[in-house]
Amino acid sequence: MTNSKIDDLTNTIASECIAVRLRIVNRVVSKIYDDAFRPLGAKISQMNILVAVGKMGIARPADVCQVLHLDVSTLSRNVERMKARGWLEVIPDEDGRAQPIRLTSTGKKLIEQAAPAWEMAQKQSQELLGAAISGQLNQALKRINESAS
Amino acid sequence: MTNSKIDDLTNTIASECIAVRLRIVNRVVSKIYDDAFRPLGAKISQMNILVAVGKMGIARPADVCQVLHLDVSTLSRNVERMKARGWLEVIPDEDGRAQPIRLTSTGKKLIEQAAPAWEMAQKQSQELLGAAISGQLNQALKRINESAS
DNA sequence: TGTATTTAATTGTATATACAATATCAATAT
DNA sequence: ATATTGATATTGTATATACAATTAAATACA
Repeated sequence: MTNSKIDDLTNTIASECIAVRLRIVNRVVSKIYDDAFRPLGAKISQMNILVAVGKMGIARPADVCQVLHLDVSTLSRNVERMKARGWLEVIPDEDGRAQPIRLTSTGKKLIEQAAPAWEMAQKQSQELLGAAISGQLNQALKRINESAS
Repeated sequence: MTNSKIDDLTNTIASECIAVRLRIVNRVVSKIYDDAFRPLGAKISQMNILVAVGKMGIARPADVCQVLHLDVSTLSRNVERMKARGWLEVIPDEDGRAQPIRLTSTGKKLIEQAAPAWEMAQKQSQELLGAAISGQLNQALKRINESAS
């Protein structure tokens, strides 16, 4: 008597699961960027938020979360750290609940300083994953954002 | 005078960065699986480890880490939790340093019980991301594992 | 106008993740 | 034989992440 049923199931999940494989690729790629940014004291997760806020100009947390598909509580803690580092600042708003944020000049400077590291990590990731990856990600994101309406 | 230089840089990174987009897709997909497994008290990160160990039979932590591209310290903490839940057990080894692990019968049962949830999440992810995603992930992983030799 | 509902964000708690440092044991060189 | 080096895993520390509960403020409504 064998365990073939559970073994088959295990092998199927291990080899076919989208999440398992996506998460591996995510860890590998995140590490490339984290290594590149380390001399600047920043992480890819923080650069994500920094450029998203930068693109928005004045950004309400909920809007940043919608773009990055982040939980608001996650963003709240990250913004806390990034305010402490002087990269982000809260600006007043008529709505007393809102806590809109924007880049400080230090935050902008960080993006500029990080540009060479980003380009290196970007190039390395493209070489690792192949030129097709960018289009594939855009396609995936397009579908995600269309379905999240 | 404008901020056009920093603005251009910010927009470039926000729209072209592989890591930003990959991390978004990863969060969205991980949530699909986490939601599916929640009634079982498991997370996709744990199922990753469970099926990897199941496939190996008797697994040394370092080997699991190589397959999943996980830091050994990360695995150590996860295994700790999963041992506490009775899903994994350590077996003795001649090498006093080694801590090889394997599935318990409870762990095997969990995989069986999780199968329907996995299939739902898998199907949902395929529908969301398109049929091409599986091949794309395999291609990426192939390149990653070839380069990590 | 006063209360209920909705909205925006934070706080409590738990897991996930990785780097640096440490502990333990094995293998090797002298 | 012993000291050094190397391998394996854990522990200390910090950040990232999300769900549930809470706080605070605006809006709806009766």
